[in-house]
Amino acid sequence: MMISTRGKYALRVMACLARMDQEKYIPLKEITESEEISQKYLEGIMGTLSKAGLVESAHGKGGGYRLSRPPEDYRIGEILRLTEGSLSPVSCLEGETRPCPNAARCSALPVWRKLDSLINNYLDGIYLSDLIDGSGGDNYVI
Amino acid sequence: MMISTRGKYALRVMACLARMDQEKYIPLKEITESEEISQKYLEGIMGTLSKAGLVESAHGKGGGYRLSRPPEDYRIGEILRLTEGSLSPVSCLEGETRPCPNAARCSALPVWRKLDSLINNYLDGIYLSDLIDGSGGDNYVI
DNA sequence: GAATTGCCTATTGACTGGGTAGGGAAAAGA
DNA sequence: TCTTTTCCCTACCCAGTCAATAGGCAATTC
Repeated sequence: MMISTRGKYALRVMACLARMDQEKYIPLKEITESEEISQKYLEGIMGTLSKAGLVESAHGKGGGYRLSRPPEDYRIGEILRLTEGSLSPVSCLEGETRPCPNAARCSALPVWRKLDSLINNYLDGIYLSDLIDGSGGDNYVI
Repeated sequence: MMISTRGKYALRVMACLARMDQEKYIPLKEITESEEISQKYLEGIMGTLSKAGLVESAHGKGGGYRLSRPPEDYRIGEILRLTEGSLSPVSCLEGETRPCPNAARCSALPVWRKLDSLINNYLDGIYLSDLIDGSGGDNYVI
């Protein structure tokens, strides 16, 4: 398994924000109540999203989070890579700055590389907006 | 990360066996010496491969393991699914007998399903024989 | 200055991954 | 029959990760 609840929660929050008024800041409390996600846990994930600029935040009353771009400008690959750290199917590809010492003679490496780009390209071809419009109104979860 | 050393070791052993005399039984000791894998750890993996019929085993002197089919008849997806337990990118797809309670209204589920079949189809399109012939003689590792 | 909200740093408990330890059972050869 | 070789089985260990919790600080609004 490659995508944990962390990434799935991130998608849910982003989809949730995408369904709401894009101007207003939405407090986390409001989201966790309807989505049944641990608020404290989600706070950590929001920190990641916020630091990377995927959402904007505001303190105090009337504060909360909102998307910083329109939903059709988020690739879900981007959201998942950020929150999961990596979407690589094998650890060999994770720190490609200092690769596996056997890389030069590894006959499986090309397979992992191809698989990796297959996964990333697929997830980069799907946009946040694809998760919210589509077939089913606004009673959708992730 | 979805494919751990367990699956990679399995591929290495299978590739190693594929490069040797298909009739003779090869003792694990011989493999772990050249591949630098913990013998005790590998024993557990071989048990899985043997029980599933991917390799045949023989006790005693002159014993060891050998492939039970020609290398071009093993899909690497088969080897990896067996040793890793599952290649699902998300836990939602792992026990599909009793699926996630939100499955019916999950807008991401179709995405996971598609991703899952993408991964499995790709790995099922590559055969053990593809890892050993190809470009580089027999000094290849995984 | 009180209330609201985001942020930051532990800490926990369960689980998993990789590996170790020790010994038992089967087969072959002397 | 006895020893050696090999596979097999069960249990254990240690480090790391995942999901969640706890507590409190900082910023903003009213």
